[in-house]
Amino acid sequence: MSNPLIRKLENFTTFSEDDKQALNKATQQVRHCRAREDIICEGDCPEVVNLLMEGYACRYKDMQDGRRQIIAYFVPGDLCDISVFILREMDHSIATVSPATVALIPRDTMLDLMVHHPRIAQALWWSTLVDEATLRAWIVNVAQRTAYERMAHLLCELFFRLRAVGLTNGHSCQLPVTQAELAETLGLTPVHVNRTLQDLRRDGLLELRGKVLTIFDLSALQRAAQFNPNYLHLGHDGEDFHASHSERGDQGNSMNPPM
Amino acid sequence: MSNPLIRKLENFTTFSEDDKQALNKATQQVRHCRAREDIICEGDCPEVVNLLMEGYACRYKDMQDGRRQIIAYFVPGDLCDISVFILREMDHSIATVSPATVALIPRDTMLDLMVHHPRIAQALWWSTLVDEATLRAWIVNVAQRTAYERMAHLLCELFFRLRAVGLTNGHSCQLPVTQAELAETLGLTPVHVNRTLQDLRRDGLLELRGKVLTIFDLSALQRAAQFNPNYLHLGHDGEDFHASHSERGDQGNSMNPPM
DNA sequence: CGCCGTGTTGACTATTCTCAACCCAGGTGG
DNA sequence: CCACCTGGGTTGAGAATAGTCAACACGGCG
Repeated sequence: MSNPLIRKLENFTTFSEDDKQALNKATQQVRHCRAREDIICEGDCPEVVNLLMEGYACRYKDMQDGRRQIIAYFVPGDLCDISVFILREMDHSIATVSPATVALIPRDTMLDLMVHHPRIAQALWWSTLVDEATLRAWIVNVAQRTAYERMAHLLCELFFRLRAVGLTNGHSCQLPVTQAELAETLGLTPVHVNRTLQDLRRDGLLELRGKVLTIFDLSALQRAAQFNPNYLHLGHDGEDFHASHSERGDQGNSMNPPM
Repeated sequence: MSNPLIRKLENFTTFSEDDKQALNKATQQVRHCRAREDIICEGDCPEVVNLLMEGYACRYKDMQDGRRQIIAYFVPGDLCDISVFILREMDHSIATVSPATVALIPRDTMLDLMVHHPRIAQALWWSTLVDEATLRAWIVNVAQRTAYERMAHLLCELFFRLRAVGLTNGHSCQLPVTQAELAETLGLTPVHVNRTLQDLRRDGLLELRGKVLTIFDLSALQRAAQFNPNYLHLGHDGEDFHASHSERGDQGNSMNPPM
């Protein structure tokens, strides 16, 4: 089984064998979580970085009245909280969605990786910036689109991201998410999520049942969602980057971490 | 007139005179823009970092059908696009809202700052992470709250941010934003924005006219908005951080930039 | 067997949108 | 100096998307 972090970051750049070994070594220590277990809570200031190896997790914010908004999904290969390097206190929480395996990367290991492996450091920056771009796409999604388009967009995104780490199977992928969770993600009610999924199914675009998502016609779904995958920056930007800026010469130790 | 960037970052940490001089020097070269002028467009890959010195700007995404979603506001002291260090191509655009003064910081100057002034580098990381936290808060806002609460939340946030750079005047601040722009920000129609502002005014919470926002009762407004300012991380996290982690000893050259 | 979590359906409600008209202030040109 | 034009703000009436509440179906599991 290949390391999903490496797999993910290779969508941006190409690693040396040495880089890969370092990443593999850093992700040895793992922890197994049940479904719906909190990994970090609002207010915490954890000392390790959590990397999702298997399963699904999410970032969420609780509101006073008990409602919850899911702000991001994590799929294998995603780092949950690089921000702990700087911000004193978490302003949101992170929890598993399905049973999951999480690698715990100690802060110092992380620092080491970034100092001695500039290409890794650069790739981690890339992944942070992609996360930010994804947040922007989500704002557009909930603010501008109808329930039908929103759902289509979310499922497109998840499918693309899973595919980027090799976790799709033809037109299908695992998606162990309840309709209630989709509702908390899209700012809809569970009832309306249910009806929206029925509409998508009726239109022959997709099916979501038994924790499996099947997309019958991806390009039709993209069209329905107005989905433009550019914000995922899956185009191996890193390679081009090296090519066009390789004269700069200061890559050696310049991608160092925040502290 | 003090440098708004310094003023902003001092909400996180304390600079030496040397740090401040470097920042002042880096922000010498400025450019004046009219209202509603694009600074960077989707697809560009600019070679300078834009820092807003005076006026208001925003980040936005265009949709196929001509709708536009505003994703962030920039107030004086905000850096528009540190991400240009890594991502090949902008996946959104940036434009002024009012007439504005923008400092152009060349990439190399930025690198220099980060390499030779670790406290600045750390503060820039902080500002990036706060931007990300703000995106999360916006997702919650558009996904979960009513028009009334949404508007209250946005205006609370802007007031807090302006206050943090000394741009409020008692209960008031400049806010040269049209109702149509507020609509594009909150995912509402201009008509509904108009009615919502009337409701807020009728309830004695605030007034927005002639490009001036006046908040009559800030804590009532916060309550109405369920506004929790923790995501702005204005609590001088940097100081605490130094205190609690000062033994680490690797701060000297560890906050280096992405390339 | 019965319970609980999840998904499904129906009927009714409400927040928000759409469209269209109108007002007002400021700037421009005749 | 006035007429006009334009951008922004305001109002009304009707439509639509999404929410609420309540009931029921289904399957897994203790």
